[in-house]
Amino acid sequence: MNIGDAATQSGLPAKTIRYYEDIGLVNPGRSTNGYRLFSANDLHKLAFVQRARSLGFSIEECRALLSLYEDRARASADVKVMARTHLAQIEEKIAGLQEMQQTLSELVQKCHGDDRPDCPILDGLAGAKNKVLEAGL
Amino acid sequence: MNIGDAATQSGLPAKTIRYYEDIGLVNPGRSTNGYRLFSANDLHKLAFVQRARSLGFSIEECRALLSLYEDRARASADVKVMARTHLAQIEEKIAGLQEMQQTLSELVQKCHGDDRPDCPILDGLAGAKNKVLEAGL
DNA sequence: GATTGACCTTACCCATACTGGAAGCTCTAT
DNA sequence: ATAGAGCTTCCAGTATGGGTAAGGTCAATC
Repeated sequence: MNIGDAATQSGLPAKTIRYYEDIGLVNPGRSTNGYRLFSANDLHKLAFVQRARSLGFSIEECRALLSLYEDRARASADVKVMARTHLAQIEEKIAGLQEMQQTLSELVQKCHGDDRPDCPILDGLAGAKNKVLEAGL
Repeated sequence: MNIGDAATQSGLPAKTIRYYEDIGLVNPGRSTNGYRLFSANDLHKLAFVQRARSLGFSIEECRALLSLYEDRARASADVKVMARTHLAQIEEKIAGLQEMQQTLSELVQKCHGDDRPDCPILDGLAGAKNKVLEAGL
């Protein structure tokens, strides 16, 4: 199968697939005309990576997950550790974003938002002694 | 004031301040020896950007906010629109991360996590018909 | 047989927002 | 005079691709 079909079936852009080959995530064969040839296994790996990426795993994490995926003798504990670690990172990100959301929505609420220039949002960013200062730490 | 002190007082690394000058966010003067000279106003702008960045505003958003900050005739409505737009982006990100968190924690929960190789997490990533498939859409 | 359009190839620059390092100049203190 | 800290510029790299160009190949049609 050529790269176009591999792209369609894996849900990844062809460009991304070429990139994944570049960095060694997949190793499709080549036909005599130089076109990449994707086997069913290549396709599985691409789809696997697509799903892992959609769950926020980094490329390097995907690489590690792929090698566990292909290791018949893996311990599921190893996978679980990776997943839990990643889950913790996601939760940290969420917490950080929620702090931003909290601070910013307070500022937005305070701003009357008309054509006058005085603006609590800008004041907050400028460093008035308020929530932003605390959130910035 | 030299860049080192500006860094300390703004909470930004010197390297980052140089970058901000490069891209035109700040314009410190220069002393005869070529060192950057930061005025109180430069410092305010740096601190402003530091806080805006800590709230997740992009550099270009910071640039726009800075120009509103320095525009005595601004309408607070313009600031509010930017803040609300950004807030919506933050909320989208949070929602996306929460979906990941949900899916991943379900997978983690299903995985016994011992030294046996069978692993629902890998199965999920490999495309077993389960939550991951739906989350991937 | 020739042409057309879709598909494939590599290679390069672009984006975000910095971060690190190298080579070299300046200042301060001893 | 010398050492060390601080400053300068420039180059390269990070992660994850997107966009575009210049060109080779394939399948179908005229």
